[in-house]
Amino acid sequence: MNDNITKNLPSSSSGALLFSNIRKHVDLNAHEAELVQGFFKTTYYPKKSVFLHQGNKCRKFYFVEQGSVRGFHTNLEGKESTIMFAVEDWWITDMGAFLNEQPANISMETLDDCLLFEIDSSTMQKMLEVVPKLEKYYRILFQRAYVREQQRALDAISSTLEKRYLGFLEKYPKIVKKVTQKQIASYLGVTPEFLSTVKNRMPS
Amino acid sequence: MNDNITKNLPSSSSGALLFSNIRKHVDLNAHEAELVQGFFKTTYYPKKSVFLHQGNKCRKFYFVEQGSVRGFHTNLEGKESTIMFAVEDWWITDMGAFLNEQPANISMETLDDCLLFEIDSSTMQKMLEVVPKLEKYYRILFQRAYVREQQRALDAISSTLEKRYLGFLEKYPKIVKKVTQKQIASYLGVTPEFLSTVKNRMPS
DNA sequence: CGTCTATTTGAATGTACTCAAAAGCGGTGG
DNA sequence: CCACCGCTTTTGAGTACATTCAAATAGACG
Repeated sequence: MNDNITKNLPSSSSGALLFSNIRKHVDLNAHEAELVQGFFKTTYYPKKSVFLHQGNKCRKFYFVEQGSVRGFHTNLEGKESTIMFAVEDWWITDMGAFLNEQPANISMETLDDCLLFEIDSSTMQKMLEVVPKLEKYYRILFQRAYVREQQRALDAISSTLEKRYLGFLEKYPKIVKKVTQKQIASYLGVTPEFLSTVKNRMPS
Repeated sequence: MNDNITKNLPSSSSGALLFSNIRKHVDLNAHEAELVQGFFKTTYYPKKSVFLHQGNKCRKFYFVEQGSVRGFHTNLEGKESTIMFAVEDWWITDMGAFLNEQPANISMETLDDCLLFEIDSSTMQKMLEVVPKLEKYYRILFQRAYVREQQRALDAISSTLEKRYLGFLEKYPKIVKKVTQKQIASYLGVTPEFLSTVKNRMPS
């Protein structure tokens, strides 16, 4: 459980994805990039590590530099629902819990060996004050995240399971390679048995 | 259908809610407030106006200064699904379509007589350049919207209809007063008949 | 008061679930 | 390299949930 390693970001080698991601949306000069780098910690987690436990305070916002991650909720009867995935170049956390420093509604586990960049809430606020142009970066990020979730709500209500499954395969090919059908089923809100029968019933 | 009135914001009277909303998150001096005001148009729509039609380009981001609004999707079989509501002091649009200037996936109708502040995509970009501190405002806005939608996804997957219905009543009391049960049912993703039977089956 | 729509109620149907068992697949140790 | 183990996936039978369709009741509005 504790074979992960936390250290400061090496100033030259790592962080490639994070910075290219930020630079897609805002210009960062060398000085600003250096500043930003100082706010993050990078941590290695081996495959199948649970690095956030439902019920614990969620203190960090994670950027996946390497690997892939699954976020899932466990209800009172012990049934797991997958709420979100993240692959390389994605951000992930229980944002509601992170914002209010409250107990997480979900757990997070690595699906692969992972390199995660982590920042906690107060550090992030400081970072946004020091490098205000990041406000734009995160504005765009959350705007898109909101769009994705809204689309998900629409699909869940108005589309068939078959279409939603095909949509998932198409939208998240990288994720598909990493996860089990059981996990996809729980993301779509059905049982693995039912997803299986629907798949076999599909034309193709 | 065309009895709505578009005009520039009167510089003193209106916009009270919009500006107090912005000022909850960022400081705006008088000059900035005036600038911002210039970017918005205010339009009056009587009750039951459809001011955005599914399939048409979605050009505007709306702030509800007065009244209330429903956004709904109509599928191929003609079945309506309510995707979102907005009451006074809320923003609303088909954000995916707005961002990419694409055909809307949803229609919007007023549930009340409404006063809406409207801004189009390119004007909004200009506004964000002229008053960059609004980036922070919208960052916070979308961050929260994302949290709400994520919670909705979690509830839809892992909670019972009864709990979701009670949660809706609790979270959105203002909306509850304005909408029919049929619309709440379609927001929760069930038929009005089934919501009715579940309600009667409830303890209380 | 009459009309239109929302809500309730009920019966019949279909969709998705649970439970159980078999088959497939990957990883581990001998 | 093979055999076994644990987990995922498939398949099927029975059940519960949610829908459709239809009809009765209740409310809202002109």
